[in-house]
Amino acid sequence: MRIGELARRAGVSTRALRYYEQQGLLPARRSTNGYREYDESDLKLVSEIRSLITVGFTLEDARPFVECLRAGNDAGSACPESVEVYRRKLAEIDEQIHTLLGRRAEVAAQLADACPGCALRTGGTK
Amino acid sequence: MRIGELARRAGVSTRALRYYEQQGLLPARRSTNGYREYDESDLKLVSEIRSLITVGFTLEDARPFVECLRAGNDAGSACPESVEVYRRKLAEIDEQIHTLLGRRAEVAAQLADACPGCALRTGGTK
DNA sequence: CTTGACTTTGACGTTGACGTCAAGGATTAG
DNA sequence: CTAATCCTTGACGTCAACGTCAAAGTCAAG
Repeated sequence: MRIGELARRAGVSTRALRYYEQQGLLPARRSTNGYREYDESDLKLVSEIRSLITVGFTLEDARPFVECLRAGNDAGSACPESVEVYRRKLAEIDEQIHTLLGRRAEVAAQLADACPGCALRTGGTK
Repeated sequence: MRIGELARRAGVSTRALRYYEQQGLLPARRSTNGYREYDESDLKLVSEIRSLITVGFTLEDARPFVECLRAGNDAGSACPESVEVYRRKLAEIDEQIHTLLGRRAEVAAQLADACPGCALRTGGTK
């Protein structure tokens, strides 16, 4: 299939697909007229990328998963490099949550200080 | 005082101060030679901005606080517009935390699936 | 007078993941 | 045949909050 069909089936833009190729995540064969040619395995690659992006991974984070799939594995997470990214991401997320909880406490304290009683609701209190 | 001294005392770069001015957050008087001239109240403005930035506010978020100070109030949070920003930010943070908790769960599940037993090292699901 | 430290404005670079033209070639439908 | 649709490669725009560099003006000290 060509880029337009893959884009539709994967639910992304053609621009995104070309960008993935540029980043080395989605190599494409070319037909004689120069058009990119894809198959079902490419759809699987794109799906993997999108699902990872959805949970907050960057394209770089997705790279090991994609390479794992291209190496013939059934799942992108079947390789130790992918698992390592999972662990790193988990730690990252935990840190972000920690940071946000700290901020939340600070902002809530400031709000309580500036307007006692305001913190309990949003919208109606003056 | 001139921009260099204010920058040192506030712990920011001169570039940041000029940027704040450009954004209308830190108007500056000019001495005859064209140099920006600041006083203690400006230091207070910058301190307010920095402390808000530190807890994750954008410069736009900081605007009401700065205007509140410039209006003569003792604290930037003394005005209703500032309080409103506090509330909005609190809701934003709560949403972000919620999102991150969801992602954490998903990533942890994927990790557990890809490598049973791996999740225990990074804290698990407490 | 000449460093040298400080200031000015202006303008491009950074980061990620694309969006949005622009100009032109290829293919297909009618 | 033309029009419509697809494809190609550039290349600039986006968003935040500045960093970094450049060319030039200002001022106190030696």
